[in-house]
Amino acid sequence: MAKKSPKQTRAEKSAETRKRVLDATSQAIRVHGTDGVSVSEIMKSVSLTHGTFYAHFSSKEDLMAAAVTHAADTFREALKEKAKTVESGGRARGLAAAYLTAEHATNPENGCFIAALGSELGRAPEPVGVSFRESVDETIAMIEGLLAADGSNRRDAAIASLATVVGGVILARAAKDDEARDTVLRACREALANRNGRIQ
Amino acid sequence: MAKKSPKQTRAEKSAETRKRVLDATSQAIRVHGTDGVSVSEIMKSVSLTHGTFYAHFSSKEDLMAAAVTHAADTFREALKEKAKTVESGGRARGLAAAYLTAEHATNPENGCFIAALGSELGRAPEPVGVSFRESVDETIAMIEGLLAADGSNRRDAAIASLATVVGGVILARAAKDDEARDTVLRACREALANRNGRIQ
DNA sequence: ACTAATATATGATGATCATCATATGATGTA
DNA sequence: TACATCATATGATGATCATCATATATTAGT
Repeated sequence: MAKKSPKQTRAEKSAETRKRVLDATSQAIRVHGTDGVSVSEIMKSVSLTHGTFYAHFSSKEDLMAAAVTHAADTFREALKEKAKTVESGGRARGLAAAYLTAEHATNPENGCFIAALGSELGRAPEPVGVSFRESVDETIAMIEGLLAADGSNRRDAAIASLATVVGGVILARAAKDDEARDTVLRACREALANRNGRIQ
Repeated sequence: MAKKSPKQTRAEKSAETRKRVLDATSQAIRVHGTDGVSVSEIMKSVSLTHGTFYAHFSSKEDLMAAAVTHAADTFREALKEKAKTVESGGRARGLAAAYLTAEHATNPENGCFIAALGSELGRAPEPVGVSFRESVDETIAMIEGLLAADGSNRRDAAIASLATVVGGVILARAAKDDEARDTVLRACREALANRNGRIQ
């Protein structure tokens, strides 16, 4: 029988450390890319030394695979919540309104993992690539749930909508100034509204 | 007066070497990313040694900036040609038909620089970032030219179309198998056809 | 209190890599 | 022919980094 600890048991502390590393990594890679952060930087950001890393993960790849899934899970939840609460016409507009914002374009660290990492994860080594593909699939399924239930090609609509918002944020981040960025975001929002006005 | 050389003048040879390095790099980075290729790998691929590199470029960043522009220029030309010749309804469908193909999704080396590098170039250091932003802008302008001239929001339509095709290829590359990949491509093609049926 | 387990720290190792200094050899030019 | 230029080659340097071996100290269970 485990003695009741006033603070934290060892397993709890370890799990919390792992989670702190995962949180930090999932944010850092959305800002700097998976190749843009080193193990020691990550560990330093959670106030631990580099060697400790291997008590929690078997390799950097192992961490990256877990961090991609973690980033995807947290983003999906956040987006689902935001899309529901956004007051704006239909459900598909809710997605566009929640996703295609200047705040999202300028703050990748809590934003969409596909917009932040999509092009590089497409060629990631296996454990990371698997996490990415599965997470994309779950994201499509989540968006499918957001859209109106109109039968046959709801999944197609979810795919095309996701493509547009992902590409939209990537283009917004490539804009020359704030005005150009807002033009990109608005153009994509309106295109989605028009298209979904048709499909749904 | 320059003596007439039977083969190549020195300047010509140098320019050709520079172009070979640029060609190789612009393909390699679309497959492996800008961080995924080393200077010596690139030089080896054109049968030169690593030290020679600095006779042609001042730094790796300098090369990457030039290679991004080079990739963008060649891709834009290729896409424009293909979009014109594709036999399929309107001009916007031509773009979708030319861009959203399995061949493009599976062969990044000659494909779109935004789909291949968009997420990482959004955070690239200055010389590379500038090349990227300018190239994206020129790509939007090129697509604008492809679309029907219907006045006010042609640029908006170009932006949204580009967003959809870029996101579409990124999602296609994240598909679990060939069938899923083709579903993604078709869904995006159809969404574009519907939308542009409206807008144009 | 004693021992085993383990979270964390320190330091080392080997690899990769960008960059540069220097050498060589071919080519235009005087 | 002799010299200067420059494309290319060779080798070195210093930095970064992932990984691992080893050490310490804290905690759980006896």
